[in-house]
Amino acid sequence: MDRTRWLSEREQEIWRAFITAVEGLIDHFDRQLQHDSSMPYTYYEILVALSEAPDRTLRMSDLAGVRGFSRSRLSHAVARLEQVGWVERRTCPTDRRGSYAVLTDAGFAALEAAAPGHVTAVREQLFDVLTPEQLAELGEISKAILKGLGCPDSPPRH
Amino acid sequence: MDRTRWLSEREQEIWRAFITAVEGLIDHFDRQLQHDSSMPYTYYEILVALSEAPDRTLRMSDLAGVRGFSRSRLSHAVARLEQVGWVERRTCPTDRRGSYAVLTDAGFAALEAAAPGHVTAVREQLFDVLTPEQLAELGEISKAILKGLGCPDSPPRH
DNA sequence: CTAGGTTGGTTGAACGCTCAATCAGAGCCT
DNA sequence: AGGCTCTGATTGAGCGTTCAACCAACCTAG
Repeated sequence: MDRTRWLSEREQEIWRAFITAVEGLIDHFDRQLQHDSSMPYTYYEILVALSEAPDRTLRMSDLAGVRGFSRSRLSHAVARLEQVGWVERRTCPTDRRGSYAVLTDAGFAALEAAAPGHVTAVREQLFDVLTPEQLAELGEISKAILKGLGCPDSPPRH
Repeated sequence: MDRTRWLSEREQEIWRAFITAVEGLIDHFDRQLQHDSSMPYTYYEILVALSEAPDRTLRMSDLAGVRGFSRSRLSHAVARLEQVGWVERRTCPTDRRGSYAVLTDAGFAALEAAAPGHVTAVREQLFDVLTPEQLAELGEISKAILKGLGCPDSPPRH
């Protein structure tokens, strides 16, 4: 017996449009950043998170938690960012297992240089092609998906 | 002068919810397939495309075009799929540069084995968490994004 | 027919991510 | 104090993707 609830024609159409659009979008943003600023979108996200933190500093695990990265992924990424001089590691004095990641001035400058191009891309490919109603709906849809994934609703800015 | 049209608070909220949800979703589907069927989502897509083609056969470039893969990416992927015996390459008699990718019986079986889990995941994490109105809207939104990316509207099934 | 460009496809190096293994420090519990 | 577990983080191997370089076969203009 086959208990699978297969997708209807209509559902397939929605699914394919969705997944294609989303992969295309991410790909577009990733390429734009890589091409214009020599960083993948992932690293941009890390720089943003650090730039918004007090003292531009975050515990590794907090930084990982903010964007749902695995410890390993973050560790590799920060190693690379350290190598290009955008981030520094500092050991945590109160818990000697812990590490801080600190955004350097060079890192902040790189972020400032990358931001306009990235934001413009996001605006052009996402916000400009949707109506205000669609955008509002997209926000609700995203929150519903996040809830379904077990992520807590994005916390209000402290 | 800074001509960048930055995102408003509200827009940032939507953007972050959207990108987090979407990355979480893709990640979820990818892990599910990798874990339960030992294939990344990309390969699943390739198998699906082949399974729907006449004679389960597609020119490499057509296969790449269908899902917007680069030639290189597809070439590497098919090499891997050939290695595990799910796809075979055949040279094209009329154009000796060309290659056909053919889904093998083993490949079809692997696809059949993987499909229920994948479809179930898609239903649970996407279709089940949205209302019918949201789904309809998501379809429209996706099409608008695709158009913005310069992709032709998904063509009606042949 | 042939030279130059175009097209279909492959290759290899570099890089980012995942997974599993590892390690050291911290927090118990007795 | 000693042992156990848990936690924060790193490491290395393996894999998939990208980019640029490449090779052939096709095509077309002269």
